[in-house]
Amino acid sequence: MISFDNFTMVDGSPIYQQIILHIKRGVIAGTIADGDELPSRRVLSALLGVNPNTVQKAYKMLEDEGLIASHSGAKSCMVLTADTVRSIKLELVAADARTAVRALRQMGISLDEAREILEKYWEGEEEQ
Amino acid sequence: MISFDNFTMVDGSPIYQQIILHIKRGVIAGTIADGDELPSRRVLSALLGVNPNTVQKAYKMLEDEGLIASHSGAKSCMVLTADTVRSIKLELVAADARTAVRALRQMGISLDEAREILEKYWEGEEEQ
DNA sequence: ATAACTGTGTTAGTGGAATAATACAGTTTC
DNA sequence: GAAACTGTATTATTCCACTAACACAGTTAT
Repeated sequence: MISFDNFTMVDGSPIYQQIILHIKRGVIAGTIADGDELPSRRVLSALLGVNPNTVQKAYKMLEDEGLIASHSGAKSCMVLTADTVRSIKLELVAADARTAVRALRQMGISLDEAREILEKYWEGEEEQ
Repeated sequence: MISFDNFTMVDGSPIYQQIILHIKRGVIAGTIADGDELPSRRVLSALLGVNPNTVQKAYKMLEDEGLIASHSGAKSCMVLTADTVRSIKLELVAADARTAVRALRQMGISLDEAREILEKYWEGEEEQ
């Protein structure tokens, strides 16, 4: 069963997107694998304290991407191939890196400074 | 006069916030300095193709932060001290770095990988 | 078979963002 | 001083993302 223990909600971005991101990042990290069962819509919504439809929306979008298989009545589960994982990783890393690099460059920060910042905050986020 | 030439609108976040970010990043980069005049609400809204009220909202929030001085009838201009710039820089860099680092760590990426990614995308965003 | 689960679909409410149309007052420029 | 700019304020409206509440149908376990 996929875990949502270290899931921390942030305001500013939609909850359903945070759920999607949490799952995709788990896939990339290898903590979520092919065939793994997902918590049901109702169970997860109760766990996160949100409406079942919010979870449904996240699961539906993942299903539309082909990452989840849902059969009415039975639990949903992950559908992952090596190729899928690879492309998800590329997609997410690219998005995050591009956003951060663009911001830093717009602030006139040099590559050397950026390296220092990276290392500084890498340690700062140690407690995960 | 503050330039908005390399301003590129993104959907996903409110326009008024993008305007605020553009200005703050310019301040950090040093391309926007104390006393610099801002384009009027009407001019900028025409330039960006948005409603004057959207620009007004951005300017108003910057004024509430004390970064802009507005006198009825005259053009608004930047109000910046060394301390202000320093604190803005800390605030923005911290936010961006924290977000990126947290994402990379959740994907199980190592610090070495992160360094490579940084350098790769640093070159990729060269054209600014 | 029945209870308790599962997924799915429909409908409705809420809030924020963006747009729009004005109006008024101060300043700059000539 | 007159014209053309500037900032400020008000009000209403539209639109959509997000969330919520509920009903319905299939599956599983006992």
